[in-house]
Amino acid sequence: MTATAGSREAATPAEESRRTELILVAARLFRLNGYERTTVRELAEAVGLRSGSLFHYFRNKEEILLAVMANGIQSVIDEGQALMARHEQPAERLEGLFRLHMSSLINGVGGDAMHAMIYEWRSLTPQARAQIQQLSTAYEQLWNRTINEAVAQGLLQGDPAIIRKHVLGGMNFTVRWYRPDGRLSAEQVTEQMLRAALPGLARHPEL
Amino acid sequence: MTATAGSREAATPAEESRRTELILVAARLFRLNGYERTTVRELAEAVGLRSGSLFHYFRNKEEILLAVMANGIQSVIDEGQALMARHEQPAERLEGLFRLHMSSLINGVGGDAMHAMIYEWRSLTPQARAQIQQLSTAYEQLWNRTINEAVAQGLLQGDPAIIRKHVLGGMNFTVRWYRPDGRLSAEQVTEQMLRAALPGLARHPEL
DNA sequence: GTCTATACATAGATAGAC
DNA sequence: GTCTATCTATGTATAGAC
Repeated sequence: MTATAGSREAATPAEESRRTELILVAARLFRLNGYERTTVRELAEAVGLRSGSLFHYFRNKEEILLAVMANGIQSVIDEGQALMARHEQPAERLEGLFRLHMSSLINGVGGDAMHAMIYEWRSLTPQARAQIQQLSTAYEQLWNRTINEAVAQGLLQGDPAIIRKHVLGGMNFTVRWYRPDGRLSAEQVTEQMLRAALPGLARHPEL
Repeated sequence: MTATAGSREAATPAEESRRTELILVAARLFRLNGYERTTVRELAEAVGLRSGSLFHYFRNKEEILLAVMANGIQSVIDEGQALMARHEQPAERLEGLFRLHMSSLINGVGGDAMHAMIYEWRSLTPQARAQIQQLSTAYEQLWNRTINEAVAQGLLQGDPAIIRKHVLGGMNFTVRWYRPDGRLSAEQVTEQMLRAALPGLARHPEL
């Protein structure tokens, strides 16, 4: 599913691709300068348009943020569901979800969207916030099921909800410090994060 | 040390207290609505002043944010250093730092400031950002020393820097979901977070 | 120290031509 | 679909009286 939040009726392929480009560029700018400080003029210029033309694609600025977020979270949900279908063992699911989440944070495009999810939710109106909340909840369900299974199996100990929050929170924080040219490669960071977050788990990089 | 970022020359006690009140109220508003969306008019009204009067206490809006952040982080540094002086064992230091950080996040006043630290750093000019970075680094040093000791003792395994980032990131995320009237009390949340973050550690609530 | 009044800049969004 | 031109609102910050 290509999440085009607030999906609209028929659109030409060219129009759709322009819209997609806008969403990706917006995500990058929001990450760089923050949503509130990014002006529609900057965004327009970044894609070679004048500010007025943006409003042919989006009703208002908030709708851009909403699209950025919905797009990003939806693609993680899709991949997460596929992974859950592929694997049945809690240990495999847990490690797989972990690696998926990390790669979506570290990868440029997905990372920009996740960054918006993490940092810009307060700029949404209550209605839009509820929409995103719904998607977030769908994603968290994957984690809930998996962590509950893992706790039931004795693979993890403690309150499942707190474990989920701590593990996801620890990962989400990577958007603040991870740099592709840092001391550790993306793979090394993922391995070490996995080790720090879920010490009891065997590790299978192929997941 | 009472961190009054960009400390100025002599100020009457009354003036100092007004300034402190402004910092605390600002922190609360920033948390509620975000820094960029909080107007100086709102802040002024919240303390019973007109917007123009704010600029008697702060040169500009950013200086308020800077004061909120510096104030918050400095008080955690102070407490952290005292704790490091009180305890010598890595296990005790680790658990103590953890509990201190959690309580500073969960406690209303400190939590507001930490929230700003986590969410509003992009609104600082590079100069101000460097100032806050310096304080953050001082705080992280406490964690670095402690985690290095713990790894050396075999209490923790893995890359110390990643462990630190994961543990702190997991805790910082609590500002997003913790509610005083939630399912778990502050104490229970802290215990469960400790368990999730540092499973190998014995727990001593008195620390 | 606080107020009133206001300058000044910049933002988001719209209208209508092409 | 994109542009130009512009409206309108709102923000930060200042000046000067009290």
